[in-house]
Amino acid sequence: MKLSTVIEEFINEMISKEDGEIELKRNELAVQFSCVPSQINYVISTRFSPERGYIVESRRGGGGYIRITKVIPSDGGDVLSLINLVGENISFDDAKGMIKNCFDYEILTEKEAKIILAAINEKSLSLRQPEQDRVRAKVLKNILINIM
Amino acid sequence: MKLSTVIEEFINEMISKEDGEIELKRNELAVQFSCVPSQINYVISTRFSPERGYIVESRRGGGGYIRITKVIPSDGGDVLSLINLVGENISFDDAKGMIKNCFDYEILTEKEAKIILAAINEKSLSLRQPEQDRVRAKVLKNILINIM
DNA sequence: AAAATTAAGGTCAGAGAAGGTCAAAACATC
DNA sequence: GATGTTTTGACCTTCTCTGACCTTAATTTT
Repeated sequence: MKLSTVIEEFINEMISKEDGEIELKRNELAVQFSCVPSQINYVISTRFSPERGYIVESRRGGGGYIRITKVIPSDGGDVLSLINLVGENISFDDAKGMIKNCFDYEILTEKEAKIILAAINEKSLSLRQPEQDRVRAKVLKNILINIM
Repeated sequence: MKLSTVIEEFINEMISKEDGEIELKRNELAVQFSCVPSQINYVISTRFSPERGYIVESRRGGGGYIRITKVIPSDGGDVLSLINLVGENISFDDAKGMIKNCFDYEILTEKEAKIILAAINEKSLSLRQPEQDRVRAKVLKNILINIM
């Protein structure tokens, strides 16, 4: 079996034991599996993405860590399939359509929808294309996974 | 846990016990936590900044002290003064402090705070510095303006 | 009253401790 | 052999901690 898969399964094991949320030390894990530290990043970014229902946070420096949280869908997975619709980049208009839908289906209040639209409009994401649509996709997916 | 975090929590504890305003002795604290005095400055400047809703005053010399006061965001639409605090750029940690403050004083619901944090964290705004802090400031200000 | 001493707190740069990024090389798959 | 996935390493950024040196205020000495 591939190392990445071994590490993935190890992390999965930890997550289920620890009830959905774990904290990793990147360097320790790398030593444990005799690989370079960046392999841990590879596993995390390919296997524990928002698309797959995970939130990942981290801190550098002394006392640094990587925290992985498995999100339990509160709505039967509707939001997760929404996240998977977003893709690598998304225009403001498309995103707006999605948010409007969420509002119509009462997944979001009016104020929540307003906040999200304010966060992802062209004025907020003052970046050139294709950068802007790329960041918008990340922001949107991140928001959605966090409200599941 | 890191020393800085321990000291931060100790100070937080004091602040809530003392009803929002405390006076510290820098050297005493340093002895208490067996660290150099300047570590206290480090904790204060990284954790109790104006962005996070604190005012810090101090006096040197005999009888010197450090006073930390937690600012209570004034009722209603004082979002404007928050916007001014944001400036042209803002770190995620500072922004997080601001949003937490808004939640504490019921300017934002938990879900609204979550959405905003998800929108402006490092994972969402996957850009290099100083670009990241600049875009974060724009996003945050835009959100605040839209919820006024 | 001026000078000296003592008692605070402030600043800043450097070292150390983590995690992040990116592209090239190696390996698989079709 | 072209394409996709995994592995690796060089280099980067961020966060924390420390110590040397500085500034200010109160107290004591002369």
